[in-house]
Amino acid sequence: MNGIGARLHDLLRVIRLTKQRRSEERTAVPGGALGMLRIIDRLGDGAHARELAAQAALDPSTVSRAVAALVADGLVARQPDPHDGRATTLAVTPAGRAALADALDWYQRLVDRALADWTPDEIAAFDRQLGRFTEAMQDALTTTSFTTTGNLEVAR
Amino acid sequence: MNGIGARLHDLLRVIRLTKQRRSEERTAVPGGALGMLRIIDRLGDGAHARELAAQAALDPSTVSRAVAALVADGLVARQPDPHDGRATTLAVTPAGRAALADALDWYQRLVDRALADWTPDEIAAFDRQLGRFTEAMQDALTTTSFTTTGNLEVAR
DNA sequence: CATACTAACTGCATGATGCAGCTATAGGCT
DNA sequence: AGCCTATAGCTGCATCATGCAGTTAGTATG
Repeated sequence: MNGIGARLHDLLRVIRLTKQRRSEERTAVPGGALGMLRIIDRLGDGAHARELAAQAALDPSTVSRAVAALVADGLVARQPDPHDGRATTLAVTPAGRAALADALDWYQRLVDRALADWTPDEIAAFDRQLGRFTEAMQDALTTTSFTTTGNLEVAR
Repeated sequence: MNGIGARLHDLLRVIRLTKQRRSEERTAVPGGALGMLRIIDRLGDGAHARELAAQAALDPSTVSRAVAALVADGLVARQPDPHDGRATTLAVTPAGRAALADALDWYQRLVDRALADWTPDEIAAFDRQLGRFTEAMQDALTTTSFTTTGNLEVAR
């Protein structure tokens, strides 16, 4: 039987609990918008909303609302794109950077506590495995088509 | 910086996509109820809803609704508990077992495809580390208290 | 210029979740 | 027995994340 599937199920449970814990404790950025903030920060100033949608694999409407919330909270600044009248460019504000650092720090400390008795090698190995697995799943998702009978089929 | 946090973020994205893929393709058990079904199955016949809530770390109301959906779909049978007039016992029906097997199989195949070029040792190691990490996170969550200033503190 | 495309937003729906409140039963204590 | 508290489960209401469809405005291509 699939151990990995069950493991992921359990992992999702603790992740849900973790997010709940955080949202209880802090007047934080709304959960979904935090990931968005992280991506905007990673993309650097001048990012477009559509790039966010692509990066996060989310619907543009979801991105639009999340960005609107971030802008309302003063964490992200929206500027009209000088080269494209339809688009706006996004930039993380100093307040946004602080909020992001704060949030990441919160998670960081929790993970650090969880991994307190792991060796650096174990942590590095797990990090690698996790990344490799995610990539593998992504590939499997994109290269696999799904028939109407519910069977999986490799795309050719 | 926290590699693990970013990895988890990415992992959550592909998991979301995976669930979407599945719900597109199949007239399946509603997502949240699938996990419930799995737990009912694991607990064996005669399980109580409150045990589900405890196992899944979900609110009893959430469990109640999910179970109601499963019963409506004929995947779970509800019987009054002979020893406790307030409670009902739950049992997975043959149809429920089939639906569960079907769903698990779907995920299994996808994961198998993703891990196609992993060695058995690598898979086993990842499985182990994943379980260990989840447990560690759970411990960190339960043994850590949270102050109003947002700092983490180890419970004593 | 006219048509097709694209960036972003908004309206509406869905699903998962929690909290508060309700009902009925159980258990303990006097 | 009679009462008070705890518990099992359900339902109403709210929130959040998300998607799809439709709209508006600007771009690009013939």
